[in-house]
Order: sequence, then structure tokens, then C-alpha cells
Amino acid sequence: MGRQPCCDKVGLKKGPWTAEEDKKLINFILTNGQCCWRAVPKLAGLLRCGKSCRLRWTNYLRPDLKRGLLSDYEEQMVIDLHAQLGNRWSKIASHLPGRTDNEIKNHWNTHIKKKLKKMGIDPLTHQPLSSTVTDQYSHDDDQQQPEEKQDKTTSSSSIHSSSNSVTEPKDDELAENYSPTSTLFVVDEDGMELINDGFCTDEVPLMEPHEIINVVSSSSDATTTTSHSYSSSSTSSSSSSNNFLEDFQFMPEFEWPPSDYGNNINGGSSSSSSNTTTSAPMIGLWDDYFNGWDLLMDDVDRKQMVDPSLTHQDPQTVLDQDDYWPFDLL
DNA sequence: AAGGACGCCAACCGCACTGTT
DNA sequence: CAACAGTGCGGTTGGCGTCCT
Repeated sequence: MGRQPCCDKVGLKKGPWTAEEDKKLINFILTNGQCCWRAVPKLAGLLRCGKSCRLRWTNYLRPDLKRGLLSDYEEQMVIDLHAQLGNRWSKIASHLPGRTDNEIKNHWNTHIKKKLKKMGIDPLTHQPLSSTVTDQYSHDDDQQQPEEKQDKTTSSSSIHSSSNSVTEPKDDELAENYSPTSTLFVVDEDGMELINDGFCTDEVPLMEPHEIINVVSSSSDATTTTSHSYSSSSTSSSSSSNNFLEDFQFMPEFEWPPSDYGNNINGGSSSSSSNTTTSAPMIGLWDDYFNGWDLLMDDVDRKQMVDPSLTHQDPQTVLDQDDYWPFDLL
């Protein structure tokens, strides 16, 4: 028995989102919060399926998303986490506030994979490519190895031998025990020291001041903050930050969508814009929604006045509450 | 200048998982 | 317990921009 499609696709629009559609979606979510994605397009007046709306929101429209290329530091984190977690992008993304699984997955496939291969590191196993391994796969770099097609029901990490014991630690353990660099020094062909997964020591990313600030600001308890508090907050699509308001207000690298956003939404803008890792906050489409956020915040404040238990709740939490949803479930 | 090749990434597809009835 | 709905997740693709010849 086949699974029914997530939505009736007849008459639904596909392909790139237009600015108008984005506005509708943002406007709707600002007004009503995230709930029942299946109902969203209908209520928001969009000819999209709910799944598409959810994806657009989580991967592109969420205000807490960072844009631009991953920093060296983030890239190193991705490599380390990939060594432990495999292709579980959402798990990896949960350690990188403001980054989405899709973004990380794309970055991995387009940048990191090549980088590692160039360094003689097998991006699958995170081990130095031996001659036999190289021979085995060199004829087709992108051809998936048999092991790469992993049974999703079983762990993927058996092939990631860097820290893999026979018994795989649970994800939570991995997350808690994650440390960015398990020191492994190798000397590459240029005589440069490679550290851990092949990063040249020259490239070992330093924690930038704004990142430190972010760690502090995103931690609910500054006294427990360390420079490696990767798990201090998560803004992944599957989880919401417990300190959304704080993150939202203080996260220094928070970046609004670019002001030329409307001209670039149909793809292709990335290569030019993404070359700048950070820039001054840019207000674009979201300009129109500052008022919306204000209203949202006001609404949260109002709720807090009524219900003190909401004092430290972030808007997302509030929005996620069933009683916030102003519509009857369809 | 033209056009083919390549790189990049937003979006789609379909399966898996979880909760509900 | 089975059927179903809703959502999450990872793999793949389409199309645009840039590079190269």
C-alpha cells in the first residue's frame, strides 16, 4: 500500500519561491505562529503544499538563520561532528546555531568533501586515504560506495572510524561528549601539519570574539559557559532555542536577509553573496516585518502579563503552544 | 562575444518515524 | 494493533550564475 502524497499536488505551485509568496508565508507565521503546516498554505493563501512551506521557512525565512559561507570554525565543527555522526545533517545542524541541515549538507557536498579529498582524507571515514582506498574509489569520486548507502535503520557511524568503537554511542552522548578536535597530527605532502581531520594547523580556526559573545549570550547560565559550549543553544529546524529572544537580540552574527533579497530569491545569488562570510546586518524583506515582530513581541509581553509562567519563554515556544493557534484544526 | 562546462544551492522527492484514533 | 496523519530527514535534481575556452 503506497503512502498518500503529503498533499494534493494538483494546482500547486512548485519551484522557486517568489517574494510575494515569502511575504505571505512570513506574514502568516508572524501572525499565527508555526502550527499544522498542512493548513498553512490554505490559510496563508499560498498555492504550495505544507511541506514546501515548512521547508521554505526552516531553510530560508526563519529570522534566526545565519547566511553566508560557514566560517572555518563552523566548518571544522561540521567535519568533527560528521566524523561522529555521519550524514545525520540535522544532528550536525543542531550544534551550529543559525545553520540548517540543508545548508550544512550542501556545504559538505560542495566544499568540505573536496577539501578533505584534496588533503588526502576520505570524507566518508575521515581517515587518510590509503593507496588501496584511493585506487578503489578514484575512478569515480562521486560514486557512492556500497557502505555509503547505509541502512537508515542501523547506524551509519560504523564506517566512521575516527572515534568509532564497536558499540556506537548514542547521539546524545556524542553531542555531550563532543569536543572539536581530537588531536591527530599528520604531515601532508607540503610538509604542513595537519590537525585532526586534515586541517592544516595554519587553518585551525580561532574562535572569533563575536562567537565568544554568542556563546555567552546564548547560554542561559554564563557561569557554565566554556569556549566549547557548542550545545548551548540550538536553532535547528527540529529544535528551537530556549533563548530565542536573547539570541535574536544579541547574537552578533545574526544577519538579516540581504537587502537585495527580492532580486536574488530565485537562486544563483549565492555564489556572489556568500563569498562574504559576514557583513553588517542587512535588512531586506524583513523590513516589512519589523512591525510584525514588534507585534509578536508585544503579544508575547501581553501573554506574559497574563501568564507569568511565560516570562522566560521565547516566542517560538509561545507560538508552538496549542492554545496560541487561532484557527480550528482542519 | 558566444556558448559549453562546471559549481552551487534552493527546492523537491520519498522514505522513516512518531503520535493519534 | 492497524491505519492514518503529520512531520522530520537525507538524497537528489533543476536551474541560475560564473568560469573557461
